[in-house]
Amino acid sequence: MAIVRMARRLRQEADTGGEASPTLAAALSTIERHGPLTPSALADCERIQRPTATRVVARLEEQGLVTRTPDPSDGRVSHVAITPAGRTLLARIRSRKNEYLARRLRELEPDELETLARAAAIVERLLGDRPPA
Amino acid sequence: MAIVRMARRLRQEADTGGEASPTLAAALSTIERHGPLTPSALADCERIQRPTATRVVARLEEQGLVTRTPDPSDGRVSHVAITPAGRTLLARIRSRKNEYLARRLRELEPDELETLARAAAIVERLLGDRPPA
DNA sequence: TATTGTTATACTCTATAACTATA
DNA sequence: TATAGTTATAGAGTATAACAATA
Repeated sequence: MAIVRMARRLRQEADTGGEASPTLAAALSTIERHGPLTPSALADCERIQRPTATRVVARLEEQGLVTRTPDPSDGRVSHVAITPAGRTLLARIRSRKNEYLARRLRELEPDELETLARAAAIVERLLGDRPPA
Repeated sequence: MAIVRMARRLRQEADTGGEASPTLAAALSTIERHGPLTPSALADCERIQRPTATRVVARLEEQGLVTRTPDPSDGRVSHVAITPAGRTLLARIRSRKNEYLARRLRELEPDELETLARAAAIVERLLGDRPPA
């Protein structure tokens, strides 16, 4: 439930802060990390459905954060890549220009930050692995 | 971003599992913990707006998880309390009938569970405190 | 026929603004 | 006039189902 409440809070802050929404930021981060990828690959990485990936990519493209290039050999496929503007935005988010998070995290003890970092890694691992059939 | 992705995953699981959504579960949990409270108080606790609280309470009431009783001395106010059915549902969620979470958590080492528990407490504390002006 | 991507549709969660009833 | 609550409206995020184009 802490996860649910925190996710809600982050969305609210992104709203008022004018930043990209957490959903778009997470997708953009995946596109940066995994290099140019197809909408389907993005869907797999982010654990969203393909139609959702279509919309997310469309939004990112509108804002100039990604570009799409058609695959030369397969007419169905396109490749989505991050733009310099996209990288700049991600860097800004990460370097704590996100005032809300920065303020709150500054209140924590170093060992508490450490705990959060470890927890994030554990959660990412849980999400990354396929659930046992 | 781990928080955003995990929140999404939890919602998807609640969908397919037929459980109450994470939002409703979190609200119900607050109602249980803080005793009967008014919709406004719920809004404050959950950091949602009052109209959102109205809808959440309406949904919970439909499902028989809470009841509302009018305040005897102030005609504007009502008090929302958890029902036995509501308690049962919460207990079921907590006692790991939530198959997805249970399965994934069983894969973790004890010290990893410990880390997650501590992280949850830290996040709740961050959310509970007023942000510094 | 199978796959990639898109469009159509619908539902949840959430917000803001406007309204009602009570104090 | 101020407060508690609701209704109206809107937008983000997400899903499933149906479709198009390509392989």
